[in-house]
Amino acid sequence: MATIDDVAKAAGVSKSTVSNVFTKKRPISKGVSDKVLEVSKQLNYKPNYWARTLATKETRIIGLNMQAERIKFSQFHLSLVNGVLHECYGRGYQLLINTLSSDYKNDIQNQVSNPVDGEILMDPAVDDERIKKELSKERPCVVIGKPPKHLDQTLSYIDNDNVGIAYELTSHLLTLGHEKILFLNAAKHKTVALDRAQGFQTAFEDNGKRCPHELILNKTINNTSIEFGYDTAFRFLQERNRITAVIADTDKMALGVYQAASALNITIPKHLSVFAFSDDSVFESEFQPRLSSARLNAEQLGEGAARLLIEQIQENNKLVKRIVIPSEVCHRGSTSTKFLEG
Amino acid sequence: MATIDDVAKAAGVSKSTVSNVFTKKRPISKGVSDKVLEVSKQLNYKPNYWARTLATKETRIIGLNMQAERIKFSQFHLSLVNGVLHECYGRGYQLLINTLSSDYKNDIQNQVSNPVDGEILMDPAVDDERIKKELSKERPCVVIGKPPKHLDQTLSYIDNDNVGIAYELTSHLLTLGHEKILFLNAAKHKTVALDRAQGFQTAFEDNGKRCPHELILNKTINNTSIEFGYDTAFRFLQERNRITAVIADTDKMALGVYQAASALNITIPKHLSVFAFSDDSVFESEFQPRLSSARLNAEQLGEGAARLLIEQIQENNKLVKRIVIPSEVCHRGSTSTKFLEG
DNA sequence: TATTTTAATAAAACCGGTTTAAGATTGGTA
DNA sequence: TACCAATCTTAAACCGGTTTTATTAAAATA
Repeated sequence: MATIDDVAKAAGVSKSTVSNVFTKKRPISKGVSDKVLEVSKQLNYKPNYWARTLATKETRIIGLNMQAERIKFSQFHLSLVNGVLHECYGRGYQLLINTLSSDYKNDIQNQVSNPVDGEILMDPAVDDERIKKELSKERPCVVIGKPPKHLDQTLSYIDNDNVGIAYELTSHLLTLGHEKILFLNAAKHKTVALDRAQGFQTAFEDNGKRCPHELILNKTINNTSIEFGYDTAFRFLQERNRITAVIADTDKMALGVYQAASALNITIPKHLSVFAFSDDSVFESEFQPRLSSARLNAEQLGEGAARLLIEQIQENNKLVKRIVIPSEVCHRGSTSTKFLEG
Repeated sequence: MATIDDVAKAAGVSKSTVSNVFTKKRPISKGVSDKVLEVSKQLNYKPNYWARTLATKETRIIGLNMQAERIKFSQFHLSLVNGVLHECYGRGYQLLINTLSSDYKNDIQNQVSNPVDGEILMDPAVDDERIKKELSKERPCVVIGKPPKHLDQTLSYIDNDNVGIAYELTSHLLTLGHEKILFLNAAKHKTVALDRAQGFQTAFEDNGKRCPHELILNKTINNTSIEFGYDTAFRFLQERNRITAVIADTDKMALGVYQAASALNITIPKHLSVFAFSDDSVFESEFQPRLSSARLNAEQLGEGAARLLIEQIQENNKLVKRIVIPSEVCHRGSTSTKFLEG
């Protein structure tokens, strides 16, 4: 590729003149400018992205840091990406998706600063290493989900009202007569798990009932969501005084529950009601009957996060903002009133 | 952020020693190396990505260039991204998604070289500007879909057997007794449209029938897929000797067809059979009855493209490869034998 | 006409790394 | 002891832009 020096030489002007023709930071006379552009075209010259970045310290790229089970993203994550991209398009930013393993990143040879103007962090944990790292540099950062409590005042974030949703789902099930409700929650170290557990608990208390803490189970890292859903549901469905309803953290988890129910010849929703936190699901076809769920509006989460981040980058606006994305409960076929034996 | 000079000074060594500690390109004695690493940690130093890239000319980022209707990506595209990401993860690459408008990119101030080691191009057109640009730089490039004919020997690509799929769908409909089959094809300038039209035509000919060229319609740019599906189907369903089957380019288009049929009180599949080229659809819930389709396996397309590209980057392997991803026809509820009046 | 402004261009410094070529130390060998 | 090779370190050049400062020519002012 031709460099700025080649162009300068060929056009008989200095480097800085060529630079100014492209960046328009200083006026260049029409004659000279045209000449430079013509030569550039002939030599197929374009300013080198990284050289420019090194000098200006601006990449016009934002980063999205997300982790996935076995590196296959769920519909929730993909919808979210869609939202982020939509916002990027309108504002002239590109999106860098970073899914590199920490093994890779910890190798000394791969230790480098991040090549972005700012980053979106997903699925924050109670004591999140990534957030600490982000804060130690002074690069803009937006969280999707709720940051650890002590950073609530420090970081902008966008989230669903997870306490509220869990409350609503639980209340609804209680109204339908269910009491033995299994809550398959997110992993313990994720902040979202805390919020949802609280909504679950408060719903019981507000209905004058004891919250069955022993029925709140957190996903473990060793299993996939489907496995965790299957194994746990299977176990609790075999008990004598068995559960009559399940709230699952994701649709994949709910799929495991469906499979467990099927294996035990338990009919949904007649003998078991199932709710999930979910976006529209890709494997909807595998849910028979269709899954009732709280729609989390991932796309809006993504759009909002991108908007927040880019504003922060451009306006150098350190104002901390919090946004709550509404979510609707969709009653489909997997929930019904508690079945009364006999 | 601390720079390499800061670290060198603080550790009492030269720049190049610090550099070699991180890059491991030359041996540095344990004592010195430890000292440098310790100082780096204290100063929170990491090599600057852009500066390193400028010197090494390697970014370890691959690009994905895709366009979407109103910048909302379909399930097909998102699944594809999933595949690309999966492959990136294993190979230590990050993914840069570029959806910038050509307006933006054509602005002189935004004219820059691409900051990636190689690029994946989607949805090639018969006379594709992007491909020309890619080839004029000598950066590795892989196409998803079929490149223009004259570049068939020049570019690696990965594609479905679109001729074959179209043939199969059409033959199946012919077997069911349909003859007036509306083919809602991709936009005329896309190479995929040519392949599918050919499969459609050959199926008719092999069955000893004339191919109804007047029933092949290409999507126009002015409309969204849903609108195009709706408008066109609506028009053809009102004719006297009306169509009895439709093959749609995407599931969104098929959704438009469903809506047109519904508006005209035409029952699917009794009075109208519908097939689509599709991945699993997000709005499956909106299809009643469920949509029969050819599954294009977008995820595999994405994985394969990324693998191909990264191999090309790393091995500097100029060997042109062509990969065909198989696709299966999924018979669901939207197709049936032609309804005989009376 | 002499003096100041203004506009356009150029020269040089800089961004923060890597790489090349040269230099210093050490240990081993003749 | 002198010489060589091996090992480690460094100074300087380089990657390809932007930005600051300097210079020149033309226009405006006194």
